Amino acid sequence: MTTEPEVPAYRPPTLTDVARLAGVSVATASKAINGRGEVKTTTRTRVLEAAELLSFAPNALARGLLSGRTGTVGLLTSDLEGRFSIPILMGAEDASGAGQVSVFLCDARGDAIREKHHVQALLSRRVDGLIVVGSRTDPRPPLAGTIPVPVVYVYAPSANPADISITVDNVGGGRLAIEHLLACGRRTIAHITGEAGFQAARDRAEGAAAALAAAGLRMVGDRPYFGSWDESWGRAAAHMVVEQHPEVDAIFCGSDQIARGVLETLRDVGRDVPRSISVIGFDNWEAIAADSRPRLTSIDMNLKHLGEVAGQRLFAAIDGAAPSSEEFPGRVVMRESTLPVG
Amino acid sequence: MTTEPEVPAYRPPTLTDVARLAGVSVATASKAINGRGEVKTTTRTRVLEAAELLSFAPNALARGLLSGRTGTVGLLTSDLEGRFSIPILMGAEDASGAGQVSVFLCDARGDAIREKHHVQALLSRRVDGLIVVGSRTDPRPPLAGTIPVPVVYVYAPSANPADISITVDNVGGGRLAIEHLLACGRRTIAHITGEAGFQAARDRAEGAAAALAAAGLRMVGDRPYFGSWDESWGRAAAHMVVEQHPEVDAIFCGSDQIARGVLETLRDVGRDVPRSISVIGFDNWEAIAADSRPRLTSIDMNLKHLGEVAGQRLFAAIDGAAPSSEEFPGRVVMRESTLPVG
DNA sequence: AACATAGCCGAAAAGGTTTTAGGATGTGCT
DNA sequence: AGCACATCCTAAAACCTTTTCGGCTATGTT
Repeated sequence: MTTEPEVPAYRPPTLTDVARLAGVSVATASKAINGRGEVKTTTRTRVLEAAELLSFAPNALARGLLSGRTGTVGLLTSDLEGRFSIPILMGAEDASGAGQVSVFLCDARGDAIREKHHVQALLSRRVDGLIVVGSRTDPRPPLAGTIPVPVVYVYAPSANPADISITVDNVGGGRLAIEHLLACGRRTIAHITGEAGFQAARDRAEGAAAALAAAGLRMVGDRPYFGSWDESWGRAAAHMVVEQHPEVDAIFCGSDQIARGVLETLRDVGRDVPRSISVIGFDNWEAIAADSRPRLTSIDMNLKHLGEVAGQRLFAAIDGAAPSSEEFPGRVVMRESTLPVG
Repeated sequence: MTTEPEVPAYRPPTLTDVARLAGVSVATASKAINGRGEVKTTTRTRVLEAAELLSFAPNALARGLLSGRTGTVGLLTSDLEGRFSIPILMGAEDASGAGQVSVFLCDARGDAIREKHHVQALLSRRVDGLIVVGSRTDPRPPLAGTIPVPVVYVYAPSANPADISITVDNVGGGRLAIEHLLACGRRTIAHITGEAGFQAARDRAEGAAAALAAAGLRMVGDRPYFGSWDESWGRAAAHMVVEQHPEVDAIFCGSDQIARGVLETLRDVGRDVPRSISVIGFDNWEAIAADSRPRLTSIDMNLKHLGEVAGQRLFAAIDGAAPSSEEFPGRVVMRESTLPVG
């Protein structure tokens, strides 16, 4: 019932159009535009002018069909809203650099079926490679089925060690946090963190314990306070810590949200941060850490860099490089919650 | 110097392979698989079995080259890290529904040059349409150059009213907030918000003023407290408000972060929220609003829904529908910071 | 003047799919 | 037996670009 759109279906200019306008063959036009083969300077400029005039843009589909390389990669994330995926995703996009590469974004919502579906779609679009971004650091099952292109796993490593995985060194992150507190002159340190079911929580706690042991110290309460990742657990746990161990002079928190809760409780009970007690968080989530009172020192995991490396590794693998995994350290971002004692 | 990869370059199965295996021509195979044209049931099943066996997936490049439809859209955002883009982006991705459509993600980083570049790349990939996501609600210049495909602007409308823009009703949002406070029995209401340079701040303030006027009331201090969008401004402004106008019984905040700061100050000065004074935020940013003490009532702008609508509009426009813009209301998400007086 | 050579350019094929138009086969009817 | 016709299938063209290889022109050489 609806009539055809009256616009005469704008047809993008093709190489043929350019060639005709320049008075050459398509072969010559192609070579002129791509700077390949032997073509006289005057003809080349004539072709380029024609292309410019028509605002010609080569059809990437045709090109990809012929060359087998599409210049596209698939970015498969499991939780877009998660704040871990986004910086990684940005880094990965940046890695494609001069814009030769475009990125297909897919969110599998943590659903294996949907993931399979997306992989299918990406493969039928002939992506040159895949980046798989996890939302937590626990190893994940590798992509189902045989994937004919390179795959790089970021943040969450693949359970298959033969795959390329780019991850964060959480053990090292825990160590960094403790070493910073020690450097600030603290000796009686508690660790309040998230769910023990998370590899990240266990790794950070392990690193913290190791750093304390290396200094001849033990964790306050002898073990981490595992709970949940949010502020309310931070508030509750901090109460427990200061009541059971009033001598505590520093708290290493497994997330910035926990740290916010801890800060609030410490203010409530009248402990001065950082003079009486230091607090360090984890993740360096700007919105949470940068505007608290006092502003929160935190461990930054350089997630964007992680994404960049993932992109670079993927492109290398596409070009035939051998697969290899890598783990990256974090860094301390110091703010006012951990001023040195002095 | 590097040797060729020894793997014999896995070649994905083509329709020709399927046809050969099934003992038919490629034309028949195509029709069998796509359920088009006349093909005997037995042949169809034979073809489908062959396709299954080879795990054949049609080459979307070839298909797109021929049909002119690629089943891809470009998603152009100006700030990936911004928390506004992400829900919209999720909604837009969801709108593509059964996975017929894949999404190219590009972040222009607010840079016009980069944006142009990305648009070029997307057009050369022959996307069927574009979604442009802004990071603030101020109108933005429409995409440069002539774009041969439909474009939908989300969150930030295009400055050209002829374009399709899907936006948030900030005036209505401001009104909603005030009406909620009034419904809770409050009458002496202040408005602390972000930079006046933001359309969003001005719109919300306008809606708030209108709702107050409709109730025969005026804003505390007679005008909004414009400042910045962060906690520290919320803290500072709240101090001013309670000192200059101790009779204040509610504060409408232009962002959840401001509201967090306001809550903190109110606790410091001993004002009980919500019994003595109500606080409502804006954005309903879970991480900020859902775990404060008391938990924060906020205006949710349904950004994900916005993205979904944008996607639907784009697909409609691709199918030839007439362009039309739309503005969406928010909703109150009630928590404990605005319990009714009683 | 005849020929070799270098420099440019064009014809054609390839890549995988869909669609159109026509061909082959078999069935039903006279 | 001959014809019309329906049914199913195939050949070929089209989409657009890149690359290879052969051919043409002009220049320089003997």
